[in-house]
Amino acid sequence: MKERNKIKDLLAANEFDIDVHIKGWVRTKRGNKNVAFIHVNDGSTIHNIQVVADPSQFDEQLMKKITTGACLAVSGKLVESLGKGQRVEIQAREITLFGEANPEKYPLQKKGHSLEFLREIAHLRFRTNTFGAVFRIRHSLAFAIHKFFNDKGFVYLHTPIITGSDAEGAGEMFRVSTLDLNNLPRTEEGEVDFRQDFFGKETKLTVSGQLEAELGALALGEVYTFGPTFRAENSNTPRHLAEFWMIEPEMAFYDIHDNMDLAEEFVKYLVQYALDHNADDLAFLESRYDNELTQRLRFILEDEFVRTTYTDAINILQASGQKFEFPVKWGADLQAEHERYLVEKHFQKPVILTDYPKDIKAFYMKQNDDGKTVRAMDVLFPRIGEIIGGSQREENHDKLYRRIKELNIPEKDLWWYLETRIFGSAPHSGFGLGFERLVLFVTGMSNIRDVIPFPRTPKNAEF
RNA sequence: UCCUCAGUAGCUCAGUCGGUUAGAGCAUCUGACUGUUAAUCAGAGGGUCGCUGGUUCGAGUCCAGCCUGAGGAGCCA
Repeated sequence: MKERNKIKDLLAANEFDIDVHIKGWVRTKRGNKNVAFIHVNDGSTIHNIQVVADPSQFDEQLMKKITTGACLAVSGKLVESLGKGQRVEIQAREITLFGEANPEKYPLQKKGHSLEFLREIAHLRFRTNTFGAVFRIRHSLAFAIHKFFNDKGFVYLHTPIITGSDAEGAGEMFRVSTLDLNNLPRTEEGEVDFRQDFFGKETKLTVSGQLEAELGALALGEVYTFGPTFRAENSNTPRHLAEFWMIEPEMAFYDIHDNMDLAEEFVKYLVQYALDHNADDLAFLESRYDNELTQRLRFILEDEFVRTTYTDAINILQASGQKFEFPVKWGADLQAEHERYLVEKHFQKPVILTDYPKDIKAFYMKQNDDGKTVRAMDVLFPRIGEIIGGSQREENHDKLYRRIKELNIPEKDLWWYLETRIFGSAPHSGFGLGFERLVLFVTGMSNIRDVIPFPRTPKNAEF
């Protein structure tokens, strides 16, 4: 195969009059009978390279088929541009058409499209500037997550996607079964007989890998998961997906303060990584969708996050004189409007709230001595609210067991979890970060369906 | 799941009080133009007005149900 030059490299080149060979998709073609300008994108960068062709040197039918969306290869000479608007261009010597794109049917135009329309053609929306930028940034962040943890000696642990535990407690679950829905086996009591199902028991798609990650941390020291999770909630919002990716680090010997330190360092690292590696894409998104984007990203980096307790936050909100739609009351969870007031108005910095009432948090969080609160921590960001939720975990078997009983959680599903508190238990902590929420924040996009390639939402599993 | 709004050409939208042949911009096609930058200029084609039913002499327009989408809320990451 002839060596292919990436457009990203050619646009940065300082050497001219060299032979180059590109392959990519046509974004626009302009010109007249004397000269044609073809802008080509190969996905390596948001920028296109301009190919200049003399129509008299090429087959008329070929030139006619070079339309927006067509895929082609161009060999030619890289030169300094004769026109204004770009630094370099390619004088075409040879053009090979790989795939034409019937302009009467190809849905993407040179002009802008609504994000809603592009969602309906998710198989083609990668070919737009917006989605090219979003998915390059998504990749960068995914890579940076692995780099961050790897550099710190964390072990990447793959937790199961199919789970037999119904106790993760994070939401409605999707059922996994090979039973014939039209002819379900029944027990003598008339219940569905899951003993005849594939796994011999009822199974679901995971809503979190945390409990399994804890098992790993209590041997490997520091682990993290990064994988798909599923929620069968009927949530119809720009912030929820039925299938999304989550990062869940879990660390032995970390208390809640170590946990907060890690969380803060982690998100700052990721934001900095995107600023360092995706400047062009961020600049495009800023100009197109969100003119405060880089300002908001720097807002994350500039200051230490404010750390305060839930109880203090309630006092601040009550003393604020601000009118809220929902009342501020100790014991109730904070609403989006409350979180935004704290971050955007009161502190004007990212905020980490700790020590929430135990009744609004999960069973596994470490109980404080006051009997009312747990060692939870939520990291609150501007615009999107809670981006990270975590806690120190309850390592005392008896306290944990009592809480499980209080909440009527089926103990038989958690025997393995409880055993780690009997054999060599250790203080440990962890947190969860919804990957798409992070991508949403970093790209400045406003709908979570636009930061995952193929969104799964209620009533939508196309593609 | 609840509340609000929307659905008219490939896309983005206008369509007045229910009344003649449903419009515009962009896109597409044809032509013009010797370097264009979301090129420009001239012309042409393009419609099951989301679906089903109802009211009416007459429905894109009014009513009901449903479907789909968006925003907000709840649930949460």
